[in-house]
Amino acid sequence: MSETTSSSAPCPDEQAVARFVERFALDLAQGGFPRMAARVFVRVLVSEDGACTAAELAESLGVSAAAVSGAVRYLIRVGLLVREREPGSRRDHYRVRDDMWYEAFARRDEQLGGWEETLRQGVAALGAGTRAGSRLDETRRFFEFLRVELPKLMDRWRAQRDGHGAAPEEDSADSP
Amino acid sequence: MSETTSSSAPCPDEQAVARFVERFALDLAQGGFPRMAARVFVRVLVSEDGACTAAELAESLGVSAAAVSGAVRYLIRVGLLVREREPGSRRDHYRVRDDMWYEAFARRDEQLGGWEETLRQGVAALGAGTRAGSRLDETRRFFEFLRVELPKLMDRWRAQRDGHGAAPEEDSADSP
DNA sequence: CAGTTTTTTCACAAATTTGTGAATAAGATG
DNA sequence: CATCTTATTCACAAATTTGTGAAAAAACTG
Repeated sequence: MSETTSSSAPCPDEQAVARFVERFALDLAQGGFPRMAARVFVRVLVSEDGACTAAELAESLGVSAAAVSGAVRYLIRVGLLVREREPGSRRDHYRVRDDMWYEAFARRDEQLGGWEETLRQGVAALGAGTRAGSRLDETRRFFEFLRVELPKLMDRWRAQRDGHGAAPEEDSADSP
Repeated sequence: MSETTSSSAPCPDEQAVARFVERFALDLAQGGFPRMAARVFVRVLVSEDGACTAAELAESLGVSAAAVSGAVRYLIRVGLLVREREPGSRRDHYRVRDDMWYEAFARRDEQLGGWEETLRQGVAALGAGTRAGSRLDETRRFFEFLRVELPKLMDRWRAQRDGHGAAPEEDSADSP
């Protein structure tokens, strides 16, 4: 490695970046993300401005405009990207939200609420007195717990990120 | 032998249970679960003992033994079921773990650790000084936060579940 | 160690998902 | 309003996933 010395300049090794994009996208896909959406998302994430046009995404990923369109629709729906249209330009820009992970977890909560409802019906079908019924109800309470606690956890993340370092409160996860 | 549905006896409406199994399994599949694994898991969950044989599962779900085999392998790997072999019997029993959700989240942590490592490489590729690099590093810190905090959250769940079975917090989601 | 029963493996078929190219719609500009 | 440019939709092809039947392997019994 002698010809391309881009270690200290603001010129990232594009090849290494591309490798990272594919790898992290694969990680996310593993975790239940649609594949193309994962790739598009990571591409935006590694862009210097945190925003890309559809054309840039299609070009850098080597995929069709249609694929990008579908992916950004998904990503906007789950709250990881926002669409921006600058007045002077015809191109939309897709930008990562600054509190993207907060948003992602917020959507999770909706899902949890739905699951709780399903479980309620299950408890009713089995009978609350049965062993199976009470097992199911414990599961419901677990999801309820998550639905209540995850937003709190996200608030703590926000606080740590924004205020951070200086005030190490060690009472972080206490129940009053 | 079963023509009437006695609603107050410990004889659950099998049809309603079957409906619930399919619906909750669908919910879980929505959330990234393999479909068959979801169905098998819910079937075990609604069994009175919390354990089933492969034959029972295949019969009640109307699927092949091979499908059950694959599903339980997955479920055991992610820690939601354990295999039990009773000495006298030839059949394995597949039992839901009592702290199944704890286990499920524990595995999530491994995944989070992997993602952090990937992100570290991404930061290196982009350069820590760049905007993209610092954005990526914030993402890494978020996952790190989760990896540390989720186990604590699970401990709190365990404590709440075991501890106050008698202390009723009436903040439960009770919407008539 | 033979005989059964249960579980797993494997090749293949069915079904779902995913991405593309071409056509269409939407939006801005002169 | 005509004309670009950009974004979306749609039918279809490719690829991955998922489930099955049959055969093999494993495990317990007598």
